[in-house]
Amino acid sequence: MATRTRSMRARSTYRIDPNLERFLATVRKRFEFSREEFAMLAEKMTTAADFEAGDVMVEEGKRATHSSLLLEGYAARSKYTPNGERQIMEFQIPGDFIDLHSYPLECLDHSITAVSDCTIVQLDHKDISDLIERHSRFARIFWFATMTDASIHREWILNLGSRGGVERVAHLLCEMYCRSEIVGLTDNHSFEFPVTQVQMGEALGFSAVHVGRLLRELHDRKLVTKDRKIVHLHDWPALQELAGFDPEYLYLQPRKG
Amino acid sequence: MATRTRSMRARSTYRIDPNLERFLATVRKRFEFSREEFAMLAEKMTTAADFEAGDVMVEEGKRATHSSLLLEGYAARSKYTPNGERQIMEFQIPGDFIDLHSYPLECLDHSITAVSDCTIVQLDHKDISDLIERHSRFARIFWFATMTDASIHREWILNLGSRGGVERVAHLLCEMYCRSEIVGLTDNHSFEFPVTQVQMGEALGFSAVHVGRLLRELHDRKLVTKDRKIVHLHDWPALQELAGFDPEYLYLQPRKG
DNA sequence: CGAGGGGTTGACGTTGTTCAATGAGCGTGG
DNA sequence: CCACGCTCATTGAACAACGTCAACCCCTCG
Repeated sequence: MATRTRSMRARSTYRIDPNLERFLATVRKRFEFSREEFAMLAEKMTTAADFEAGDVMVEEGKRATHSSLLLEGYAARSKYTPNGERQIMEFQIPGDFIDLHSYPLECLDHSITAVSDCTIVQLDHKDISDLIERHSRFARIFWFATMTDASIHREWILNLGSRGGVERVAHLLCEMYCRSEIVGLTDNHSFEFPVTQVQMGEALGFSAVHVGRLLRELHDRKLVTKDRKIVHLHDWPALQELAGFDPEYLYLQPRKG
Repeated sequence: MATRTRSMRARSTYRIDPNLERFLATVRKRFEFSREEFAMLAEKMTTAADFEAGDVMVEEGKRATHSSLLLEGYAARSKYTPNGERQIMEFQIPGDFIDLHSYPLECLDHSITAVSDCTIVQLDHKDISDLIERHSRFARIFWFATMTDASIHREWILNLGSRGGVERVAHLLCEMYCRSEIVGLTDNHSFEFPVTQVQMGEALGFSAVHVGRLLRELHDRKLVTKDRKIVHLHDWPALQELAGFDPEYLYLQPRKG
């Protein structure tokens, strides 16, 4: 995959309501979200942009002036080691705020690249400040959203540090299945997962070859089939059990506040 | 080490000013912090508590009503895998807000345990709300503090996923040295690191035996000596180079806002 | 003086890597 | 339409990295 350097085709006044509403499901799982709040937010999110697979969407070290909500496609949060290998630290799916933490941090410590073709809508940092000022509950919601990413990071540390090969792959698939389900992107225990074995290796700390063997083992155990970009989970409870997957860390219970 | 279950000896009206001021160095590295702001914060942080090595200071899954600033001692953020092994995800040193993210999250996905004897001061969540309401800059500062933890998590993912044995150990030592320096806990490239090889293994994804061998290799290369609880870095530039350590992810540059 | 935690060592088994070769799928251009 | 090049996946064999087990030591604390 060519490392194309960020060719962003921004287009304004995109009619976001249908998509945006659909993909705010993640927020809705956690907070009550009124019509008014939704309207306040939607009003600010009108600038969309498209990226092709391989594009760098947000570049490490650059000062950010806006944050982005992913509407379509798969993205990856990643960082490079001095000798050039890439470590992926999170996969992002539609409905995820991919770089909301650039609001408090100003400058990101990592990049975000498009895994498949992607569409985003932008939210200016000054609009975030504005929303928070007008309605302080937004601060809580945004802060919370960035903290669930941190929680996912912790689970990945556990995954990389403590789980064996098969369990590790299984856990990644469990997480992505669970997150996809929230935004309505699953169909009878199948979901789109347009991630190559090389990229899975970069996420799991394995060589691509070994990822292939581990996927084959999951297939032989009649738990998972990955055909091109589609993953099917044949035995969800058994897979969860094998992976030691507990969705608690995704914070999907509704809360007040 | 016995897994003692949280025996907290709280004591009120602790005279924190000398310690608190000293250990707000971490915040000061990033934000200008006025006398008034300091006073507002200090006024709320008067309840201290002591823990012994091995105590669980904050327990996974419990609803939290306050957050804690570590004044003395070493602590660890950790989580357990279903089959009982522990994964450590961050070490905490004096000056760290160990569980500030329990404010937005309400309920933590992991535990915090005392590695050595510890002293903390508490800050009630309602006082946090109060501080933010009276002076909105506190929201930014607190949010920022939780985001630097997330950045550290990302670096650990990279460490676990992409670095080999020696480099991995080296990187951990670089991080802890760097963070210790900010709060004035280093002395000529030495610093206290009261972490056993078992615990280092739990943090780095290695067996304790292997950690021993890796430390020996760093010693043989004349880079590091770890004598009991004291680590001495003999060649800081070479160690940094070996580890591929770039302190950027600690966000130590001052910023406005 | 004994118990127990922490560290060290060596032999051996397991897990994952590397390299190189092979094949399937897909878009492109003739 | 086929031929070509490309990316992605698969396989086998040799090799390196790390884990496990068991024995041993040192130090500290009671």
